[in-house]
Amino acid sequence: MSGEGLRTRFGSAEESPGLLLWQVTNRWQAAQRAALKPYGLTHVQFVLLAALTYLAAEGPVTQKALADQAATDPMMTSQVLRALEGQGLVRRLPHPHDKRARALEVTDEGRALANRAVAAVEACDAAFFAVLGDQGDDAPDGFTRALRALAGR
Amino acid sequence: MSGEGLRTRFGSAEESPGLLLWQVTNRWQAAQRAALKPYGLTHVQFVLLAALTYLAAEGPVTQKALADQAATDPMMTSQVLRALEGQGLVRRLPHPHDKRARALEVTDEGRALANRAVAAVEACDAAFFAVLGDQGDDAPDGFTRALRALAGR
DNA sequence: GTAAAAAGCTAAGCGCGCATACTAAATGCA
DNA sequence: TGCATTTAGTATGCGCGCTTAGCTTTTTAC
Repeated sequence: MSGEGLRTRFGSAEESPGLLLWQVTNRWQAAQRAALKPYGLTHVQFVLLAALTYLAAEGPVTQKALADQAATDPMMTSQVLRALEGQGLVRRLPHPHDKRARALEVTDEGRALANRAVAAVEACDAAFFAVLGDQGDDAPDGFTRALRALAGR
Repeated sequence: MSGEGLRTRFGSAEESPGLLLWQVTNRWQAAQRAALKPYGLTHVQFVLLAALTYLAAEGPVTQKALADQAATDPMMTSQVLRALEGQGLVRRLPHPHDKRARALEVTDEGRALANRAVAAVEACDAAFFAVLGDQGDDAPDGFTRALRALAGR
């Protein structure tokens, strides 16, 4: 009788790659939340702090440049950075050449926290993706290659 | 100089499967939103309406059973179902045997809308995952198999 | 040189995902 | 029967992802 209500390509209505992608990401985000909880960071806060720590050695970083690097929404980026600033992890200085923009810096505490948190996150990721039979070498596996294609990178 | 700020396993800091997963899902959700906009449904509203349409032929469906099927949060499920009820797509009747529970039904409009929307969503999905070289046969490809493993199904 | 277009950022609001806490009904067990 | 435990559902609150709107400053076009 199940086929009567809904006409779909998928027998069990739960084999669509899109639906699976959504459910897997929800699981992954829950794991990230748990791993980051001891550090007082949310997932997006960690991503932006880590990306900024990575970029900041090159010189002044604008919020737009950071948002592009992390593929985050510029609005979100602005809001989260103000939260990080409030926690003393980040500085938002006036940009030397462009009076519209901000020049972002990581404080010493921010850099130290990013380095501690990144270890926890990578351990969390390794456990999460272990079921795929991760071989641990440098070559990206098929799953990662597929994700990169879908991400447009 | 980039390596000075952050110690990470990943060279470009953007090759982690977790980060890619997150970014891909954000893209997919944006595509879903756009595809569902003409039907006045959000992504979760569509998922629950479609899942209920699929299940409702079997008999009375409780909110918990629907949430389990769709892998959605029970709170979200409750809230979204009330919105769908307000739009006349769903009925939330008292359960015949369990006075705590609700017996969910899809209205004729709800079923018709679900069937129209599912076609749009499947077309959207097909376009989104086309870069993976979808062969279109019944056997799940490697990407879908990996997702099912990560989803715990 | 001035006007138009674009860029960087902020404010406000909606839907989602989740955590915590609560009511009421059903179930298990002695 | 009496009572503790479990279960279905709701209320509240926070952070995220996005949209719309608006401000200021910079760049471009004429």
